[in-house]
Amino acid sequence: MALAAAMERSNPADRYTASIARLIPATGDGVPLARQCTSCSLEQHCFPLGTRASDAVVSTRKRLYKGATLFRAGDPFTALYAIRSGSCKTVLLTEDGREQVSAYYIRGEYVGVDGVGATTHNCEAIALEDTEICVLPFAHLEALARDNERVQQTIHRVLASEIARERSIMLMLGTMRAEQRLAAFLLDLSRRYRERGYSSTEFVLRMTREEIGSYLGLKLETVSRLFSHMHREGLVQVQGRVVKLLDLSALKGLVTSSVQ
Amino acid sequence: MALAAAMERSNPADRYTASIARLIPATGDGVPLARQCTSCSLEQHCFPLGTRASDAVVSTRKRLYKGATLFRAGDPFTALYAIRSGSCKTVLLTEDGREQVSAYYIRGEYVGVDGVGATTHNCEAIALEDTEICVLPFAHLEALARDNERVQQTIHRVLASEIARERSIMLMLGTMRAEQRLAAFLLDLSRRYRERGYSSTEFVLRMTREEIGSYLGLKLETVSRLFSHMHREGLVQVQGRVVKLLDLSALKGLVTSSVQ
DNA sequence: CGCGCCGTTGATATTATTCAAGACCAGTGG
DNA sequence: CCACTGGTCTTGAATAATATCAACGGCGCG
Repeated sequence: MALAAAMERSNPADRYTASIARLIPATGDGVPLARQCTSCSLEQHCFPLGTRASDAVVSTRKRLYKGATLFRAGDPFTALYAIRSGSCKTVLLTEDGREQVSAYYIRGEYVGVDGVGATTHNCEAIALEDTEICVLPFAHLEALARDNERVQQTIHRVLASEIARERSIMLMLGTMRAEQRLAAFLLDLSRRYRERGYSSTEFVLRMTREEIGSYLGLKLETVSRLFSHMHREGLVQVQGRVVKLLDLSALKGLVTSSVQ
Repeated sequence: MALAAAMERSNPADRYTASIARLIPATGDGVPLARQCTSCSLEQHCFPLGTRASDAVVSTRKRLYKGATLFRAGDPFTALYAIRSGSCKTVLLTEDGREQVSAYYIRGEYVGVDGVGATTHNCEAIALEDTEICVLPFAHLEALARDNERVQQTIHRVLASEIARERSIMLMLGTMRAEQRLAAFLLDLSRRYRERGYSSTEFVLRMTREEIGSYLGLKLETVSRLFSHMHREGLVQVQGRVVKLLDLSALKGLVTSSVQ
């Protein structure tokens, strides 16, 4: 059965278990990074490749085990991080102890954009599973951008997409009810997986109910109840973290229904 | 009495009355803009001034009557707009008719940052009172930025502050309760007025209860009740749109109280 | 004066949270 | 192998927070 298959595809060893945070060597060590970049399937999402070695945007790669911290609030901002595989969350922390999951990034997306224009990061980024990352030193990107209009525009595009992303979260938190938020969350994931060549209707959530709740401004019990309710309604099939979207148009309808 | 005085300072003619949207000539017409910039008191908030005429970042000025639209969603993005006087709101609109006030900008702040990296704006900006605006064509800024690192960094700073602003709204919407949100809103305004040399404890709101509610993810009745409640508690003095903050530390305590 | 918009307040309904109990699952150690 | 543990998830009942519906007062404006 499809769900069971998806369950097996997800690494059972990393479910519910936070590994010890540490760095492990990236694959491809020894191969010049510039050459790795030219063969990277993310090319169209990434920065334009120059012709000289000094044009390389990626300085190095990192591998993070599940639960590892990529950076913390207050860490100096030095680079953007492109996710090659895996996923990360970012968490906002306030002085008074409030905290909120502010983003969930998957392959082909940039983590660390919050530090641009500042000297330090103001959130922390944590790997939700074993994750491979390209490091793009920002001072170097800025230098390239002064020479190369396309690089400059890519920086602006990355910043702008972060603004747009946060804007849509604002809109969600400000105008949607609980069930609409969860539907919107699932549809957003669906779209992003589709854009990156994964299944858009069947995927494994890498976050706990509590993390999803934090992202959506809800309590974990509410998230759980909503999943159950959507399941009963036949909109989705949910088995722990394995989700199958059964009725995309009904989900879209839920989001669009202007009950509020 | 102080409240009555503040009431008088606000132009009674523009209270509750939307004027017809149209452009009126900016003051200082005929004076070279570069010279106007050198005498602008916002200098430290704005882009660095170059020495040549071609370095000027401001191409022109605009005056908007209350209710006038600066740009609409879908309008081509061509420029950033710095507010010289007055205030604007931006409104997000979705296909399905949901809408939300997403920002409230005052003197010295930049409107239109949402368009950076895109070809069109995705929100609409509306003057909340008669407002004077400096137009900074973005293509020109980008060109200057390639020559001048300080300009480049100013662009990044402006983008980053927009990201930070949206982030704090996300945090507010995701983790605070109604009363905390309103307190946070008032304290945010207080800080921004103080930074710009206005009174930090006494000001006139330029938004209706409904607009404030939209911004805070609340209904207008809730906002009204909260104002009344805070008034009874002695935290603020509220008379229509004239607000006096009586107990800043109690307001801060409200925001910080981790009831949730 | 009457109209339209804005704001306040009360009663009621709806929605989401809180508190609490228990199930499930994987890893651990006897 | 099994019992135990800790983290995660689900569900129910009670409660709190917020929205909705409705009425009314105030004010500026034509």
